[in-house]
Amino acid sequence: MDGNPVLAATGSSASAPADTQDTVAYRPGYERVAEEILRLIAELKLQPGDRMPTENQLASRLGTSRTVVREAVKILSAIGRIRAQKGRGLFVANDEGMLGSSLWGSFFLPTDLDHVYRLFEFRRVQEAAASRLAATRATPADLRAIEEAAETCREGHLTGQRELFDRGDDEFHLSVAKASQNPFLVDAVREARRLQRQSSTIGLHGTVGGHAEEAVAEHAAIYQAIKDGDAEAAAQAATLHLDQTLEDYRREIQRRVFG
Amino acid sequence: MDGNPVLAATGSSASAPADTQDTVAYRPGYERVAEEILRLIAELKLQPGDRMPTENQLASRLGTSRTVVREAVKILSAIGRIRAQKGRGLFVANDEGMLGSSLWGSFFLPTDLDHVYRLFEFRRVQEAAASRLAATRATPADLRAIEEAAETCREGHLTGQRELFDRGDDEFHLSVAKASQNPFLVDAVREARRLQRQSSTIGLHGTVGGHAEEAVAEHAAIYQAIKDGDAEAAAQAATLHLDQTLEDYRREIQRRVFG
DNA sequence: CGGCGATATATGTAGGACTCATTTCCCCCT
DNA sequence: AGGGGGAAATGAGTCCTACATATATCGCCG
Repeated sequence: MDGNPVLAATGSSASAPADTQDTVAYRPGYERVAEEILRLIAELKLQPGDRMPTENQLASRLGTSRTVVREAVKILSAIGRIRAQKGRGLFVANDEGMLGSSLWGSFFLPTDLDHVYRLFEFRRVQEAAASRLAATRATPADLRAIEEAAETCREGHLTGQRELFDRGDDEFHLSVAKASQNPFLVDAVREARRLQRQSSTIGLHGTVGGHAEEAVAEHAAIYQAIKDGDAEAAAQAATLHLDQTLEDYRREIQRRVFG
Repeated sequence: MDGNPVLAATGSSASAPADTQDTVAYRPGYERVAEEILRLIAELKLQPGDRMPTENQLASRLGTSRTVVREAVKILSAIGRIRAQKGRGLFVANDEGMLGSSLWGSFFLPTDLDHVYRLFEFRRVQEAAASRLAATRATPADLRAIEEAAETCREGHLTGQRELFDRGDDEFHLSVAKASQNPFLVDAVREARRLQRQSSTIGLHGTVGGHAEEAVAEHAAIYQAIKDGDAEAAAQAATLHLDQTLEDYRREIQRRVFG
């Protein structure tokens, strides 16, 4: 099967590709190097989380330049095999957090309201699913984490500390996701929140001001349902919470547009 | 846990939780640039197969160096969004082109079964949601695309062309996701499939041999439900399909482990 | 003993120079 | 006039060098 380059008839709207079997297909060095790095990991029996050789070491060891090594590293980290941390080094990835690549939201124009709506829709799917699973899988530690986050959030609201509220909110949703015991859902939730934070013309979460009161109550409802092990109730509560948040977001938009 | 790019408290099993909320995880430029390139593609309304701006153009346009652009390009090509050809240029990838990039899959990663199971669970959530939405939103063009993909898949099965079957299968699921009109779900489905292809010790999709017959039928059921506009039926059909595929996967594992 | 700042190490970013695959196009030859 | 071939142009791939910035380590000083 021949690597990345070439392939695939396309067929659709093209006029005349007439794929002339360019079989030979040049194979770039960074691709070869990426494979060799994987081989090296296996050879050294490195475990997930272990440190890898530095970029310079890899370069001299594989007989190439740091540039090429870096490009290979980007490929491997994009497909979730290794992780790079500035100032620390390269690490073999633990299979959690692979979904990341953290560059979804391809078509995301920050200003497009329709896309904001789609993002909420996406969040609703993820968080409802996470809550549903959490209800049947949450460990005592998970429950404690969720409760604590909810409390942080509530405190932030009562004392008017917006910053604290936001942190609690973030923690709450992430904790619920974690309680689902599904690392992919955790990633999806995290990514969705990041995108929203990044995109919102409005502050951060849709949760601006007015909704805070209800948000605290809705968090409590979600927590209760999960604690009770009631999967459907948990899913419904999460869905409701997201819908309310969206509603609040809409109101805020209106307020800004008009007066 | 700790996502890809770093970030977020983690805690979990670490020795010293003490999560001092390292609030703003450092975010490397190449990652930002990768996103911007995707955004640019959408903005320019580039179609699969189209030429993209050159590396130098991207660099000056995004206000960065060619080095960074190249690293971003490697990421995007690793996850199958664009394609680079020496001496020619950069091109937007056609979605089916993803099957080429999985030559990395050969190097098995931990692949504990639990991980695979969680991935199926994730896919079930995404595809059920996508199907549900597609039932109420699919345009005539979407329906045509789905039907065509299903047909390709069926033909691949009948003629025993595994390669064709896989391509059809990929196209089918992507088409359904697109029909949901939610770009985030499309990305989620795409990512999930990519990961599965990459991780499976078994061939590519769980769909090896035995299940192919049923898979074709299940595709038809999903298509029919979407066409009828029956959201619940569509979601259920998708869920069933995923469950069956997982079951097939399990059987295949057993067969390999024992005899 | 504890905190704090210099230092060392690592990835991240910038930019220049050059190689090599591919395409284009013009000129020359038949 | 038409076709073939080779030079020039284009654009990704490779290498290098220098510097920025995040992180860890160690040792000095109180």
